[in-house]
Amino acid sequence: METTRPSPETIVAALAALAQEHRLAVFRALVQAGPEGMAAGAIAERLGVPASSLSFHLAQLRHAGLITQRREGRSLIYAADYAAMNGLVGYLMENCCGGAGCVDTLSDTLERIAS
Amino acid sequence: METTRPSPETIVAALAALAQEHRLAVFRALVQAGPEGMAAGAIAERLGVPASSLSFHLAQLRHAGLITQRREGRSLIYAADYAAMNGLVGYLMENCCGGAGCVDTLSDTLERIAS
DNA sequence: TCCATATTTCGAGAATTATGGAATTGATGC
DNA sequence: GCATCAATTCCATAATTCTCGAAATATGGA
Repeated sequence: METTRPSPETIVAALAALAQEHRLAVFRALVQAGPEGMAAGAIAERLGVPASSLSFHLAQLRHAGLITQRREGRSLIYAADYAAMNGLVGYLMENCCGGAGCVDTLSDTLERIAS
Repeated sequence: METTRPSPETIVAALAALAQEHRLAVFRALVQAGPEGMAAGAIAERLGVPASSLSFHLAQLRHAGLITQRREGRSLIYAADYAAMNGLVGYLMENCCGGAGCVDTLSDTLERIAS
């Protein structure tokens, strides 16, 4: 049940993947969409990004391991990889959050999400 | 006591700042160093990065609001801005973590940090 | 097989980011 | 004022990333 810890290279790749307006928007949309995911076309329409540009960004997110792809008929369906995201957030909490002080703040945030 | 929520632009800027090998290393070192911070020279030596390159990266981190700068004699001391980092991690937890599933995982992580 | 749909890959140009040596700024002590 | 130390800014170059139209690929139905 224990997942292996992400390396700094993995982390940098994930951060870089999310560090772009369109890609952050794509990822947020996919998280909202849930495990069902969304077809590439639906994402493109929702964000108003040309298909070929979107395809480029989806490839980046996929390469970073943040999203998965499956085919359904003619459509390619993308979905957020929650485990990868948990790995990223976990890394930031452990390595970049400054210990005790952050625990309280982030606990509050988790409570708010849960309720 | 409530801090204002970061906008997506702020988030993208912070992610971009951390999405680089040297800068992630710098930030990690500053988190380890604590509120005291570290002088630019000490960071450069520790990471083995030329002064002018490091200066460039420090400016990026500072511009993204992730670190602070203060002068102490001839040295410029940099320190991690924990509040900014909490803002980033909080945003990711709230917008990019897929709800219930992540709460458990991240709660475990917080417990591990606290102990 | 032929056509329409969904999406990707190709390719070329624009824009941004990273690198590091040399010159510059700011602070300290004599 | 001058020498020294700490760090930044400047500059040119290299490398990477972003954009999007056009062409190519994959799927499903008539």
